[in-house]
Amino acid sequence: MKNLHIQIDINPELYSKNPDSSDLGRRIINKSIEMINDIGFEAFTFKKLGMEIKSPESSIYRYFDSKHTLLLYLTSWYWTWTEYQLVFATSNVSSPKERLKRSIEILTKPVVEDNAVSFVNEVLLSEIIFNESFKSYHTKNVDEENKKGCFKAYKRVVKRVSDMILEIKEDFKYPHMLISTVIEGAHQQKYFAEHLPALTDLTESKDSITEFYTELAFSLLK
Amino acid sequence: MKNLHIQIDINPELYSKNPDSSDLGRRIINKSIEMINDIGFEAFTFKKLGMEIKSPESSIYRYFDSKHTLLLYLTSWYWTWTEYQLVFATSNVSSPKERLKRSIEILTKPVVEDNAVSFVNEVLLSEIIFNESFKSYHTKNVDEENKKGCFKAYKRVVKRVSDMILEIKEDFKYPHMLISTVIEGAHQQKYFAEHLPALTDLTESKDSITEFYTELAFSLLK
DNA sequence: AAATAATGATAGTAATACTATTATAATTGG
DNA sequence: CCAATTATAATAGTATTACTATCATTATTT
Repeated sequence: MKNLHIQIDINPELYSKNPDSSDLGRRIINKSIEMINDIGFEAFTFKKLGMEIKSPESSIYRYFDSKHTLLLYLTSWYWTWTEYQLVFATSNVSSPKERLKRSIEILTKPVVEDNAVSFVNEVLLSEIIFNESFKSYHTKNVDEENKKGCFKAYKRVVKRVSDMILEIKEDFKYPHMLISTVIEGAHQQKYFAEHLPALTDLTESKDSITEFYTELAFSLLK
Repeated sequence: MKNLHIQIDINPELYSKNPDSSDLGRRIINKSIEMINDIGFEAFTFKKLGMEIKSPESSIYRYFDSKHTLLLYLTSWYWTWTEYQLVFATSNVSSPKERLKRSIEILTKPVVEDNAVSFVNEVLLSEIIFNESFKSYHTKNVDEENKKGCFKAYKRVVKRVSDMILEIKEDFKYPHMLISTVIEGAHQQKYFAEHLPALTDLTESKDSITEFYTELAFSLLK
């Protein structure tokens, strides 16, 4: 499964020119993931990226309107990829509870292994998602971008896992709320553990985040 | 209780000159709350604020180093004020469960009534907290600001409610995690309800957010 | 009335997030 | 293989932002 080459298709609204269609485009994605991870999304600029990949910023603008669109592209890529992970992790698992358990694990743990097939480093990308993805939908233009379908991949993930919840408890009123709480909560708790430990309950291992949200979900569904 | 005049003291690290010490300072706070609410924190600038209150931006900079520090001030004000609300709402309530229930209600519902005593409009400020407060701690300088005590008020609130949780279930491993999940989750779900409804379970009333997080907390503590 | 402090008026700066233009290099289609 | 097309490079320029600096004026206090 790890080395299966899957094709990640991204909504064309999210780029001006498909970065997957050229060497420059792939270098843009590859290097931007590294840089955003290193210096954070705010400090990241197309000018700096251009210097790293030795291309002028104007060339990068041909692929993406703005660095915000690039972030939308990256998050969309991540959620599409995560959807595949969910499918693989839950196929042939007959118990709905076990499927939910495995899904929550995927959603609450940062990725640790890069499959090294595509031009995307999934380990670093997952760090970006944990740290910065809320910036992709927390803007003035959310509504407009939402209409254009920029968040479809994330919504599909939430829908898919919500459906598992409904299999376990068909009259549960808040499946989407539960699962988006789990996803966003896990991201936030990891950040708190690193920067504001008083807001969380830190133990040596980060697995406690997965443990907590698993427990949380299952006790609500009892 | 509503018209009790309480003194909100803010960590002096959060301002260069205490805005509560002058008319200009109070107008800065008052108008900035209105403006951030109207146009959002990103679009808000000291220049625009200066135009509204008819003072040059340089005068505003004498109170706050940056608009980020102003946001820190506002969030700190809010959490200090919320701490009072928690104290009032839970004093003389003997049942720990009832105290937790009332606290969760305060933390998950936007404020609807302004006490009209201070120069701060608590209704609008609570909207800002729901929508923008995560921007106060999601920056490069968190660690530094955290050391200076910029987030103390928020931490005190989380601690206070965590203690209630431990009264209910003293061996519960994740009280801070639970309560920060509830607070941040409630903020996020309100945003989702307004902008990305597929990520939540919208009913007519926003009370379902409080209902959900109350249920979530109590089922975990069973 | 003098000293001190607060505010106003105005100017300036470096960085950011782009846009525009023209030149050169690479690719492709007949 | 050559011409047309397309992609990229090189360079310049713009409006806005988030400040900093300076000096004049107005309040306040002593």
